[in-house]
Amino acid sequence: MIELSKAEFEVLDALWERHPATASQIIERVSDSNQWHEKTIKTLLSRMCKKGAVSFEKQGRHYIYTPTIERADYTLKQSKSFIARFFSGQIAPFVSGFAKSEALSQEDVNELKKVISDWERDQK
Amino acid sequence: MIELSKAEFEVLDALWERHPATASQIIERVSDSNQWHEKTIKTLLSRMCKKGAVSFEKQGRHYIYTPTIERADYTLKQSKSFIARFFSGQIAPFVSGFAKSEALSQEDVNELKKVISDWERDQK
DNA sequence: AGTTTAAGATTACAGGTGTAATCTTAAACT
DNA sequence: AGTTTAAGATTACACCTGTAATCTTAAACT
Repeated sequence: MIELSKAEFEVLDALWERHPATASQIIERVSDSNQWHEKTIKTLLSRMCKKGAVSFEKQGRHYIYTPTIERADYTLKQSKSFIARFFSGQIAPFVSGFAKSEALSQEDVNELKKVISDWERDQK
Repeated sequence: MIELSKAEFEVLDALWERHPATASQIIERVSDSNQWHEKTIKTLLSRMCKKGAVSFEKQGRHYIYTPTIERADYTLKQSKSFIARFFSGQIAPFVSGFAKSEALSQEDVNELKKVISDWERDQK
């Protein structure tokens, strides 16, 4: 499985937003949330190319970058491995921790109920 | 916030299991799940002492180690930061990802329902 | 055609991490 | 009391990460 560092993930997040994209477009988007030097973002982009998370195509003097993995796939894998590491693979204790610490809002609960009822519908 | 590496966390997990504990007790417990060299586990223990996640008291020629942080506190903080990074702080999309990928069992769902109804009871 | 510019490539460098090996020294044993 | 042992301290070392600076070179401009 491709593993991304935190900083790499944030750059890829900007690319997932709309792609393909040039380095400067990515840099501009990343700059909304981070004050990273342009060079830093380029470094992260090339590291992700080497890792195979991003591909590029030459177009004149720039590259056009595209993600090779999907955000939902990546976050699902991270989620599963997180739950495995910290909660022995069980999701309920994870949610329960939030609930006990008052980190759940009524809206969260409503959405969770919807997720559950959708799941139940799909089981039939 | 104290940050632990994956390997450090696994060692601390063995200590959380029962504490205080000597290095050899910890090493024995860790060895149930990992084939790490004894020296490796000692290194991880001292790094955690330096980080302040573990304290020790001398007793004759060994140390008796104790966690200074609680597992539930640590995992809750990690959970919050995980959800912030990958799901914009929203827990429902996280659970939804599991549901869509058939990673939820009927038992998970039953437990989630219980977490939710307990939460609702506590709101009153 | 020569010069400037800017993209990407290469290099840098300290701190964290995995994974130990070696060193010191007090405790245990003879 | 001297020797062995084993616990913890110190050192090692490569790879990853954050965070860029410098180098190369093709494209753009004059």
